[in-house]
Amino acid sequence: MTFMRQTAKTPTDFESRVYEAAAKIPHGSVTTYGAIASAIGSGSARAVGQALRKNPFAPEVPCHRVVRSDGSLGGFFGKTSGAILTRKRSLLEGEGVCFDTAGRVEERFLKRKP
DNA sequence: ACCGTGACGGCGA
DNA sequence: TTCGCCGCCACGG
Repeated sequence: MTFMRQTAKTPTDFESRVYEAAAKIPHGSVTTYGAIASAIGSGSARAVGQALRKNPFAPEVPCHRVVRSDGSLGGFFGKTSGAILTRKRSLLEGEGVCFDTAGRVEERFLKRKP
């Protein structure tokens, strides 16, 4: 992958798969940590989150299109709350993604089971 | 090699 | 429906 340039440290095998899976998410749609986990054959959505947590390839890897299973935002740039999340939401809205009154992405934009 | 940490998720209360 | 507890598993100290 072109975005796999050398920066800080060499991604592990697992991390590379996470980034590649995330890179496939089409503009205007959203997926979940769990969906990526099963897509790359891991039973842990949490482990996926950990890989994205220090995503060295932003914005080539659109990690803002990865949210929680319940539709809530999850984290962004290492934070799980705060203004940075507003940023994440803005990016998604800019791609046409809509949110409900509870601040969760509407079901129709989620690609859970590929 | 062991242990704590975490951008998660399912389930019971 | 929301909240808390616990299982998950890769990473770094």
